Amino acid sequence: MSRKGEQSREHILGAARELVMEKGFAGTAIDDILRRAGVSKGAFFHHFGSKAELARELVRWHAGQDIEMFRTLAARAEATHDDPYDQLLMFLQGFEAYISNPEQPSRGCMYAVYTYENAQFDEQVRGIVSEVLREWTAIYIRKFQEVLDVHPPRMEVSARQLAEMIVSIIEGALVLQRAYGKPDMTARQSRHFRDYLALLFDKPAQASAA
Amino acid sequence: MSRKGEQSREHILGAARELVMEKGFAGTAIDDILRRAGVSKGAFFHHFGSKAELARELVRWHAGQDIEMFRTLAARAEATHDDPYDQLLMFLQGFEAYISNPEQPSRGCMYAVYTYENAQFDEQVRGIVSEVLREWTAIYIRKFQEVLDVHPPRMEVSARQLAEMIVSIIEGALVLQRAYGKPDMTARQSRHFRDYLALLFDKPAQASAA
DNA sequence: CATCGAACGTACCAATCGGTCTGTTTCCGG
DNA sequence: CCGGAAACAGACCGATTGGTACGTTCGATG
Repeated sequence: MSRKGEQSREHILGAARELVMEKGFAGTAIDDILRRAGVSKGAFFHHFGSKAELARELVRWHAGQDIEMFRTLAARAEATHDDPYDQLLMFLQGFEAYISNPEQPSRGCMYAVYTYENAQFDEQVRGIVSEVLREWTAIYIRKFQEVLDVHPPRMEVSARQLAEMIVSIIEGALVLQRAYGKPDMTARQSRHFRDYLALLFDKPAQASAA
Repeated sequence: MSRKGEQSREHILGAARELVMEKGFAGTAIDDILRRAGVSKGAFFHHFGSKAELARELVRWHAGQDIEMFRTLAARAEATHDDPYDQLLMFLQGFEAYISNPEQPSRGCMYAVYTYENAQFDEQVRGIVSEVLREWTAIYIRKFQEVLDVHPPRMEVSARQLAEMIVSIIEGALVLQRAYGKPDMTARQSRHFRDYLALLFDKPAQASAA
């Protein structure tokens, strides 16, 4: 088995992840990645045919990570609660824990990086990015629809509106978190959104939970 | 008067604005800017000492624009309404019109670009970015505090929470707007936030306005 | 009209960029 | 223990990069 090879590949992807999150994609030179990963240029181009391919693999890696996180949190929430509203709350709490606690400092959203460097990437990469974001929204839409089917909201809202709102809030909070170094911004914004939901669906405050 | 000179400078800044918003800062070569602006390299380095200085001037330009927009909208809102709540709503509506209608397609937030390419810039640039964002938040905090002083909210919220939420929403909506090409995303998110405020402060829906 | 500095235009430069080439090492099945 | 492929290492390359040097044009002022 290519144990060592796989390891190098991971090192490269890891270093690239960090550096792209620090300096952007175009701002990150391959040599930077080599230095941080401790591998040679030969190793890099053995695993990735070009910088563009690295971009694709990077975004695929993130997409995979996020899908897994979503699935895990959703499964846990659905196993614990029957009411879709409670499931949603638990899901959001799980997300807050994920984004706050386990400190690998994921100091931003890679899709936002890619989005703001749009013209650097080929159609394939742009497709993946927009698809992941759409998928997030779609998942939220389904869940919010379930909630709306059971709980009458205090004002007229669509599942799409709510879904796009939470995704926007998270994306924006990640920008602010970075821009003025408040590491808890994202979790706080998520919490505030939960408060909004409590108001919207006329639920008790239900302060903290585990 | 340096009429012609000032004009070249503006062309350079304009082209840089567009290109940086398309490809990011590191991804934009000075030669790209020259081509789009239709000026020579000599002209560029006459007006800007370096690419880093262009970065500073660019962010200063945006800061100036935004301050002006904020002031204009705020003044109009305060001249029209006495109640801080009504002022806030009108301000947000004004923002929605600004971001939607007058089509110079400002397809994103320059501060987010800078934020996600952080390590490219010197302390000065980073300082300006975080200060502008802080200032936005501060303005909203003051206004929300005025609202909270007059109108009791249906649940416990701080002016800071609400202020950070609207800024997050706008920032995030700009990301999404770009990522999957929905040009009305930002205005829609702002509108939804206004709905939230209506619910929070127990105000009638007040559907549309002018 | 002379002059001087602002406002260029353009050839050029060293450094860095993404990428290639040619080896060498490492690993693993037979 | 052998052979071949995978996994490197590192010198090298042309293009591009940010930046400079230096000459020219232009517009106001005396």
